[in-house]
Amino acid sequence: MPADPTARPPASGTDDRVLRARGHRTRARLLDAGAAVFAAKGFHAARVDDIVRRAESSHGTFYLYFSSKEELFRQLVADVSEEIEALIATLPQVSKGEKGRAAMRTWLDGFADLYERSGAVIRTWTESELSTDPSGRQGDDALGALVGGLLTQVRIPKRTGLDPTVAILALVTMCERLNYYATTNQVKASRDELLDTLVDIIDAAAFG
Amino acid sequence: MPADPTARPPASGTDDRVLRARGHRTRARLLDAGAAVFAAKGFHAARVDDIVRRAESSHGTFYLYFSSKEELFRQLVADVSEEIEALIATLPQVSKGEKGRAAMRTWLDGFADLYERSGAVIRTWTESELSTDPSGRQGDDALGALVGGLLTQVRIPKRTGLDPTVAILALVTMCERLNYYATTNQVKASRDELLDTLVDIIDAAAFG
Amino acid sequence: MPADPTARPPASGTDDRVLRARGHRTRARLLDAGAAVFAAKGFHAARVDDIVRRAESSHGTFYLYFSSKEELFRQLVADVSEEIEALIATLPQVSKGEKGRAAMRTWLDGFADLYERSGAVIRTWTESELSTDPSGRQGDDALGALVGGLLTQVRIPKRTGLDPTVAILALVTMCERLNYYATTNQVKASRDELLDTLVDIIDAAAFG
Amino acid sequence: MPADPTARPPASGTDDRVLRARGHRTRARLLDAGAAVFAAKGFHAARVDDIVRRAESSHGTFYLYFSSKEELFRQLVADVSEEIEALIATLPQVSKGEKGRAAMRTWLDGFADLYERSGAVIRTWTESELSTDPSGRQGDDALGALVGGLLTQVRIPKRTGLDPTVAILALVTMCERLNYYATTNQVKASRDELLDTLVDIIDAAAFG
DNA sequence: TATGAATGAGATTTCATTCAT
DNA sequence: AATGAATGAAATCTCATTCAT
Repeated sequence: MPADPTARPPASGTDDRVLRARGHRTRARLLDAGAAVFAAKGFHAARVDDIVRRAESSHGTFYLYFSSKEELFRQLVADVSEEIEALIATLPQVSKGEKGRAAMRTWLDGFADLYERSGAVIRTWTESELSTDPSGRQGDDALGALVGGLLTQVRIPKRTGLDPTVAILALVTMCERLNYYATTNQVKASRDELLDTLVDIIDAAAFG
Repeated sequence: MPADPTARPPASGTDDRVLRARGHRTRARLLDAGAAVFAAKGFHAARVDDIVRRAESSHGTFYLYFSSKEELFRQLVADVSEEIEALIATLPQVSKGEKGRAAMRTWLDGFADLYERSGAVIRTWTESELSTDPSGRQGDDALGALVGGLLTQVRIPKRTGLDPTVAILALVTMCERLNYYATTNQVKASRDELLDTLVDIIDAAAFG
Repeated sequence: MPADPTARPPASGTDDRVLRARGHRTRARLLDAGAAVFAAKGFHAARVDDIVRRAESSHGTFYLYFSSKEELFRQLVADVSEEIEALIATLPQVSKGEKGRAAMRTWLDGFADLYERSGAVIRTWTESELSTDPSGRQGDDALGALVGGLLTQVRIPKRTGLDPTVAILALVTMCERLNYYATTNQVKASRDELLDTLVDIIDAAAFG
Repeated sequence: MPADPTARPPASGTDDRVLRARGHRTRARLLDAGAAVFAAKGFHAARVDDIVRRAESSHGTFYLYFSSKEELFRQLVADVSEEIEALIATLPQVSKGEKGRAAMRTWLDGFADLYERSGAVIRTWTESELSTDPSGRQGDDALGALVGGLLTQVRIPKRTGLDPTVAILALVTMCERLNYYATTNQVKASRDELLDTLVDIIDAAAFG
């Protein structure tokens, strides 16, 4: 504790801002470290100790910013969710034809970018068996939003036996997984091959 | 039992088998219990205690058959892998047209059956972040085998920009995920809707 | 259980003897295996499983002959104790001079033989931190007997400040340890060097 | 605390040391408790639980400082080894005659002191059948050092059939064991009787 | 704001001994 | 007499979280 207890309250103004800036830096360092460690070892195998060591911080500090390991993870997911939502907002109206294909390809390129940046978190979150209780199922929300967005933008012609929601879900999930295998190098494919294949399948499935 | 030692060899055969039978039963009970618990709580949350309680066995017995929780899981995966391989062996030659669609649908029905039975293990195994070391990557082997099998059976016409391997992987992964969402009730769809949608997309993608 | 319960009682006479012979062989095998395993790993690290495997027997059989691991060990110790007592009985009257030296040397040679044969058990028993309660202290009894025997046979001239009991104990313990280091090859010394050194020291100490 | 980050380095030094001081105290408490428990029950019977209870600490803390029970023990042994080496360094030149006897007696008194303080560890370590692998054989090193030291300080006149190394080993081992029996009250002897006997035997053996 | 020491519930694992055949 | 499967008490160890400074 400080020798002079009066020293704390007056430390307003600039001092305060300085401290806050430091706080933000610390928090950011912890988030980055968390993302890296989760990506490398998965949620359960990741140790709080790994995270704080990588962030050059301490256990005490960790719990100053996050109430639990899961909480830090949730914040990472929330960030990515926002990104996904922003990406959904840019979904073009996709229709049959070359123009539709080009639009789709551009958008999928953006998705691949996002996956390259944040795939680690997405992957972890898919895999992490967090919270059996449904309150924590942010992942499904994002997935639902994505499917919903696509439903309005990609007008699939009615065909017998084809439920559009299911079809869209199938295609979305395919995109996610393919990016997953590409990012983790489990499949050797260039970005172009990836996009071509996806566009081709989606196009055929939706309008074929 | 018999005073005459010559009586033993013939008897020991059966006796042996009887004892072994008990062992096998116990082992099977533990495997079943493991599968159930993993399905319900995921690999990490599953406690050995849960498993032995459900199997009406004991910790000691558990470690008589499996050197660790991970080992039991690996054996479950190995069993499922065999099932998958058996299923792959039944892959029909799939070609364009109504007959091809029917064959595909029948096969996918079998896959859905398998997924209903063993999806819990498949899911857990996909998610379980086990084994950082490559020795334990049985999952990828099965996936690779499946993709390989399909490549020979589903003759996709050459089209520009479409790598058949990547395309098949995309479709396989889509099947797996869709079954996943169906089995876990994250998407409400009947078996028929599921199969129709998958057949439709695969058919369009491959021959559209 | 036997199909015909009447089969057991009539199996008297020769049969009975045959069985007993077998039993003795089994018991002996277990004792031998126990001695070997204790020698190799020490009492605590020795597993009942190691013993029965080496004896090509089984856990069940083990507890047919010995009520516990400690019990088997105690029987080994008892055997060695008997040997030691027999050896003590052969202690010659040792007096100053060449004849005394020769007698001492011969006796110590016998002791070294015994140690070579049963040192493993002696060692284990010295080291094994068995039974905190004094009832199990067979080792001290044997030691006490040895010291007592020597006191009557080796007539140490009264000297100032030299308690004969303590002196004998010191010399006995020295013999045991030196054999120990020799048997475990922690000191490289021939049997002759060993005996010469011991005789020399004892002679000097007792009559110097 | 201080807003000014330049204020930290100088402060952290002391702060650090304060924190480290707590750590050292805890570690020392655990070591002391370990020594006491090992002395009372022996290595194998000693429970980590006994140790932490006696140290008024916790399991978690224990494993913060020692990776295992064996590790704590090894550290105790290392400490005692150092003490022994320090004692060896004080070995006087011992020669025939009253002056030599006096020097020897004083030194043996120091050895008995050390044995009274740390005999529990020495005993346990002699008995503990730790580490089958040679890396952990610290005990033999210390013994070897002691024998080596004595070889240079106690000039034993050449005599037929007496290997000085073996003789010294015999005497050293005798000292250790006699202190052992004295400390554990298996032999009733005052410190004076003990020392007198040892000096007498060593003197006779070396120069008799 | 930051630290690192401390905690303890709870997890995995071992192994002498008993049981059923 | 012999077997080996089964047991479970008890041991070691982990790690997210809290505490004291």
